[in-house]
Amino acid sequence: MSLRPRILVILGPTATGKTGLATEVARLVDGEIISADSRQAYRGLEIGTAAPGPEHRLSIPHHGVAFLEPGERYGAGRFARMCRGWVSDIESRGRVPIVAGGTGFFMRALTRPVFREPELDAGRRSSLEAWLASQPIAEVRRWTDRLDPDLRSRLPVVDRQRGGRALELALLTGRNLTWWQGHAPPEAEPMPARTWVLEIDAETLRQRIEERTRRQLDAGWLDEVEALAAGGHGPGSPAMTSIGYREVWRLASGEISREAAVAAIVRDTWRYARRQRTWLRHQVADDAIRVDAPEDVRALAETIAADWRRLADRSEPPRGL
RNA sequence: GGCGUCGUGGCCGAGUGGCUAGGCAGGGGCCUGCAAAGCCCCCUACUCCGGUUCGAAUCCGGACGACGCCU
Repeated sequence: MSLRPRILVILGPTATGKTGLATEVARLVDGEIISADSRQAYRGLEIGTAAPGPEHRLSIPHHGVAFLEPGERYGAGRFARMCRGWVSDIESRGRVPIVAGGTGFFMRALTRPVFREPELDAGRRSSLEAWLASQPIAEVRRWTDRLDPDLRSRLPVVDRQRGGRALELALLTGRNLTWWQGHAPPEAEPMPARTWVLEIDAETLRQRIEERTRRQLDAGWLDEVEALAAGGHGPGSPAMTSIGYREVWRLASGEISREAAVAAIVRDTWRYARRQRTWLRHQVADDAIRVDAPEDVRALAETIAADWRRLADRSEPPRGL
């Protein structure tokens, strides 16, 4: 890594202990924590998303947790912009920004920023979305092939979500996605980072997921779902697409048993963790340091903190080279 | 001991002579503003042994196993 890192990054699949580790490291290096998690960002989903609780947030300042209303739009771009602000603020306090989370895509929007997106007309955008939703996937592909012929070299199988994105840009900006990605300048400088990736064997992870699921239910997940419903966020709401919420909803309404709910939630969480592992295997910078998720968080935290101090002590190379 | 039913991949489960069922579980992979999302690929089995047939998971015989009923 050529530049001195500005942020300390902790990545890993869900339920590997990122929260505890980040808190411990923050204590050691006088840091503040930024959550790179697409779901913990929402208010009212703290239990089901295993967001850092009061025991963490009271001792260490956290950013990016429980600050959005369910239903608000979040995304990699918005995360990255907000995150840059938090990083600057933390630095201005003379503290260390620690970015921890499981949403690898968000993290990458920070270390490898996306292009600066033009204003998209909200009205045209939503009517296009509605049209897309009504079309069979073959039709979506026909249009992406026509409007963005090079897309398929990067996306062998165009799915509805990405096809929609490609068409949105092509139709609303007059330039297709391939053009934007190739020619539009990134919206910010890459954020130099020292990245740690937690790894864990399947058996242990499975076990942790199941234990955590039961703990979440004991901690009042049912109440959380009922509160969401009372606030107008029923099973159809975007917030409820987070893992487990549908099952807890059905558990609350007596449709399924507690054990059935646990089994389904564990399965879905496991699938998610697998996707995360695949992502982390291939999409993370080569200079990331991969370590086993330890039972003893403290020792690893010491290692990470020592490494950070070593990097921070090096004289900063001249900027702009 | 006799009679009957059945024996399909890790599990569930269709298939009654030729043409990869399917689902679940498991594994691998993709990824530039929905990422806890969206999507792709892999896992080709018929209990065993004979026989019939150009060809058998599918028909016939036997063995073994499971279940049920009877003695």
